[in-house]
Amino acid sequence: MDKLPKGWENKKLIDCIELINGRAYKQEELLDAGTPVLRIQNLNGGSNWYYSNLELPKKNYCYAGELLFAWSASFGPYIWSGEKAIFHYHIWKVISKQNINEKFAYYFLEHFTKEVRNHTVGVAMFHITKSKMEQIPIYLPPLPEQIRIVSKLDTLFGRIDKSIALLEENIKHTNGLTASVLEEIFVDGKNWERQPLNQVAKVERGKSKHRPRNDQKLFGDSYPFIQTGDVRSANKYIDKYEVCYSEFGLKQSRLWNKGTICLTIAANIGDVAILGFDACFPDSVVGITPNSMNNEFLYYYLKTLQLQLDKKANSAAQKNINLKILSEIDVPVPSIEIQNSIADRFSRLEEKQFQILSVQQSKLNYLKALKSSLLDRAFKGEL
DNA sequence: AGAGTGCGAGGAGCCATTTG
DNA sequence: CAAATGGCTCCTCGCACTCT
Repeated sequence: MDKLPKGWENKKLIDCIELINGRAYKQEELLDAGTPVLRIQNLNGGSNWYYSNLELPKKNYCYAGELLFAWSASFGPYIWSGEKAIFHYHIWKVISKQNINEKFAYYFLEHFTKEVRNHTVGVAMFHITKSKMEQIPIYLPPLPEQIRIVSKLDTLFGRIDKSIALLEENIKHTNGLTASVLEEIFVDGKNWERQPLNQVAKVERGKSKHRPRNDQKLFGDSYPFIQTGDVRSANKYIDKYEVCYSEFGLKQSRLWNKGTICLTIAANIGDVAILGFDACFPDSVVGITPNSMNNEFLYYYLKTLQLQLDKKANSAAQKNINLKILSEIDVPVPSIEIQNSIADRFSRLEEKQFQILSVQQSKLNYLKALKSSLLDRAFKGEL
């Protein structure tokens, strides 16, 4: 900053806060009962607690309302809201000195967290050291101004957080929207003729015979190889792949045509997507090729099936689907004109959904950026 | 349908070195 | 000399399959 606002002082963190490191426990000191030992994972919402029966100096305990900062692996300030606890190593208790408001310190640390990685040490595991932390510069306004800034941030963040929660709710809703429209379409189509899936389409399992599965001979750069995860993460069309089979790989597998409907029957049960290119896949994926049906219409119907499977899975012990069950599923077969029009209308609806989602997502990103820039401005004295 | 596997990221243990 | 600190190494956990 070129020029400090009037009354603000150029300080370092060491001038306004004191950092007290937590106690490092040995495994055998951690028990099932006693005073809770607060570790970083507990600050992040983890429910796996350790306890201790050691009598420790007063400084090792923290109480509700006190400010903590995680300085290893994951970083950030927390206002502790639980009962009396012993805070573990890799957590500092932050004690505010006379010249800083505690909530102001909290907001500053939140602001600082986004650039903390510029100050860390370590190769695999990142830490910020106490000595580095203490040298972090802070522009410190007089106390009344700090209190004004804090109350302004409290108000603004309160509103923004409300909007963020609302948007996240909306995004969830939008995600479910097309699914419920789909369900309606196929419920309304009750009077359509129905035929078993293996009558209207070829239903065949993928192939990958060779063992071990990770044999280097199998791989090369010729034939895309799709796994269940690729089907799950696809957005209607599978348009990217991680791995390719070699000629040898192809020989023990099978190449499916672009446009084949892929349905997963292992691990992620019932995920559906359409191949965007010729590819191989293992037998945890079933390839479905309609005889004369509209490919997208069948795809959409199979998508509703996934919802049904998910619903059943909630009450039953575990999802279960095999080739036989799948082959015998009744598929609604309206006239080809109706199929075409539904597939056409629905894919336009889906496109609309993608658009809405991307607008909502960018609003969400905007709000998060807004919070960050508000903090920026607050600590430059521009709020 | 449950057990097993591989993997990567996050999290904790621990000890040599530094500090007071 | 004890306590605090820095930071390297190893462990754990959860996910996403994968096997039996």
